[in-house]
Amino acid sequence: MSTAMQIYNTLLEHFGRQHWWPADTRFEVIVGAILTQQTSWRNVEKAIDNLKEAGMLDTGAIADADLDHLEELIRPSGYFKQKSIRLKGVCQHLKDEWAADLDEFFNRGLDDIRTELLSLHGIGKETADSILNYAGDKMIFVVDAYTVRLSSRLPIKAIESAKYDDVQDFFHSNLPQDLYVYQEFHALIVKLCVDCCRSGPRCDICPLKTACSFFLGGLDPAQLS
DNA sequence: ACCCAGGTGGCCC
DNA sequence: GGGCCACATGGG
Repeated sequence: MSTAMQIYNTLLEHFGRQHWWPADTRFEVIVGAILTQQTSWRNVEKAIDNLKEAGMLDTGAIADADLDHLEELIRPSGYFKQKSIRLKGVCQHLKDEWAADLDEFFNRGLDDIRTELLSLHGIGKETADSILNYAGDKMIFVVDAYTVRLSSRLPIKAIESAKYDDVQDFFHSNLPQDLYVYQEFHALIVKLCVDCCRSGPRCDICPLKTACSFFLGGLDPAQLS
């Protein structure tokens, strides 16, 4: 079994299933992915609740929304001036180019969708991959700051650098091609970092132990790859 | 009163 | 290609 899979099993056993992404619809995943950029999920929930209560959690509604109104609704998620423009722009794109039909939008090759998402203002690699993986059920591993942090604390030589593409390549190369594993693993890494690494390492309660350097019950770092 | 949060784009060299 | 910066609310 690969080192990556051992880490996954350890986290899953310790924390249990995370049931990500926390959203009712694919569109809600897209909205949340944009709003959660550099922002705690708690604040994003408030913004999404505001959108729901206003009947604005809808592609066309946001595409046609008054910018000031949109700003007020998503204000709790921070960067609200930027995010309102970006969120509206993405919705306008989905409405104009895809008639707001996400089934059609996702019904093609991963690379085509990813290129299109990355061309939109306000969607970078992590947001694009979150949308692809959790809204589109595509086989692509989401890398975020937590994933990079974890990777840098593990003695994994196969990761070339602490850069997005290298970290992502590692997981792609060392995990079974299983959508469930991809989705759950990323969620577990977030759970791990929120519970154990926030505000300084909490290695006393971390299931990977000692800043993750001697994890998995004494597995020899020399055999890691 | 700090520090951080499930990033991104713009600018500079 | 890399290094800095602005963006903003809310919780520990």
